[in-house]
Amino acid sequence: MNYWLVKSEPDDFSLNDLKAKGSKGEGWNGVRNYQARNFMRDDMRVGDLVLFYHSSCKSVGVVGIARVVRAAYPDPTQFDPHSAYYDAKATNNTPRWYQVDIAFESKFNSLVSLQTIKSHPELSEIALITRSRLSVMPIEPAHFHIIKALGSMS
DNA sequence: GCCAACGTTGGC
DNA sequence: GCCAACGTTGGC
Repeated sequence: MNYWLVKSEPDDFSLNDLKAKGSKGEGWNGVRNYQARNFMRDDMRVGDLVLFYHSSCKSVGVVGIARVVRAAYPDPTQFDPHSAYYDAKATNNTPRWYQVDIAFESKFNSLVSLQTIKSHPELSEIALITRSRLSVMPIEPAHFHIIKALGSMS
């Protein structure tokens, strides 16, 4: 099993929004970064756990956990001329962008803030900190569990 | 709203 | 293939 972290702007799509989607979850569409795409397309498996991070908002940090419920398939928004994510260079035979489906798993008792992660000696070098502007990234199991434990404190 | 980081595009 | 220009992300 692999562990991941995804970023989302809660004004756009929050963990509560994901929870409202139920067990079928939501297609994680709109990722237009090759490295993030490759992680989803090549390495994400059904059952993998995903830290859900809220970015560009008042309280930035990890708010809970999601689960991969469908492995990678072509992101349909790339074919839709009316979508903000439309890509004229993508065709049905040669899709460029992929998505997975993720579903709500749990919400933390307390936010694990970016500041907390930065100041934690074992977490300060994770990809969230060292790789700016990457919205889908792997996380070491040990780091996943530290963040989960921090979020479980009340 | 500012701006640093940095991935992508396109001219050459 | 280089690299300047440009656009986006995302913290503050």
